[in-house]
Amino acid sequence: MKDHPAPHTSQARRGPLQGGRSSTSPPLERDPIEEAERQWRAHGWDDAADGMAAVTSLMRAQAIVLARVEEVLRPLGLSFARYELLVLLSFTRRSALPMARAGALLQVHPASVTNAATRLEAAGLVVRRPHPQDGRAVLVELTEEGRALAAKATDELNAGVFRRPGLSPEAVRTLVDVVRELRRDAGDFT
Amino acid sequence: MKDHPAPHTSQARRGPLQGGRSSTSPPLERDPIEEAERQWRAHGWDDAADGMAAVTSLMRAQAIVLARVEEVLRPLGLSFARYELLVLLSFTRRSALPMARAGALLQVHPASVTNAATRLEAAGLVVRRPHPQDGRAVLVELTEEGRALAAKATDELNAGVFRRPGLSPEAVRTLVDVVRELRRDAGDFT
DNA sequence: GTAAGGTACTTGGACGTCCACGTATCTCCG
DNA sequence: CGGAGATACGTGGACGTCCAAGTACCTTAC
Repeated sequence: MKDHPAPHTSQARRGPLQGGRSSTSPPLERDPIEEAERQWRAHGWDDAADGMAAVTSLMRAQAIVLARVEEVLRPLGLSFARYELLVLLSFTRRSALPMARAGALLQVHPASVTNAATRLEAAGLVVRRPHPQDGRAVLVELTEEGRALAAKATDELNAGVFRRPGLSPEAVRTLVDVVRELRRDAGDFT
Repeated sequence: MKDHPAPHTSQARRGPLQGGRSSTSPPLERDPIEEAERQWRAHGWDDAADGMAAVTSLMRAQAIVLARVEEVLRPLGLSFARYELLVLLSFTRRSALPMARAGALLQVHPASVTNAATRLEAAGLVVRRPHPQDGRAVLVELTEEGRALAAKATDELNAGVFRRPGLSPEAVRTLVDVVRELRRDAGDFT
């Protein structure tokens, strides 16, 4: 579980938004990614500099937002991975899905679903049930506690992160659109 | 180490780019993130839907590009984390940095630097040396093999990923700019 | 000059992600 | 209708990330 130090809840933020710095190190004088880009160009790799910056930016951006999300979820005893599974189930008619289906929708490895389901089950938030038709499959099913916690977690995430993602609304839309292109291109969906 | 299945080298790609799908699951009919957004709006959380989509998009985008990068690095016996440390050192005058400094520049936890340095050292790519002035500090220093491998890895990453990040040049610039805003806001740099 | 506090690093542990295997079950074809 | 191949899960292992705690060393203040 990724994490970060700032011991404030999602409510108490200074300025517009800040939570998400790795470790306790103070801000750098210069943007390290811009610095890397400079190096790339200095070495004559101009045509790869932007791509390098994009890849590195994505890595860091993910770390930042994940830290913010986990900060909100930690008090609830959830991680983002487990929250995602919980919410996915809550959006389902029968509040249940075969493991494989969940993995496909969450776009993670089957083993990651097993991991999340095991921990959620230990917490009493889901139950595993044999699939009535397919003897190979296992259904993960939301419990009442699971549904309640998913709702609570969503409320807090909406309030603490999703409503103020640290970017202008236009930037947010742009980001989503650009990444959608990338995801489609990667074969995530048709 | 994140990973993915497609057993092609960075050279052999079909179409513009594809490598990066998690697991072996076929593409979904519908974009799962768009689907989640729909759900958010259906539940009345319209003001949080975009933020949710942005966060989820970043998670997935990171997984996709990381998988592509690691695919290229795996044959070299490197992970992206270790590669980053290697390259950082190669950009340094003395080819060496205190661990803490490296952690600050890479924006990761000190323990992550220890981890990477240990593995790189075991591979003979770096050496650890006591800091001449500061008895607490440890210098990570690039070896000749480390420098050579960093160069080779960079060549392959440039060719296999950075020059064709799977996005239009404009989209790449946009992405980097948007994320820079996010990073600055998060306190990564001043 | 010495004690208190801060900094640097390592270690151990919790999680998440993936892969590789092994097992059970389903499907489909000869 | 029976065997081959595909599919669904679980387990064990490798890595990366973080936190928390412990040790050593530097710095600052009294």
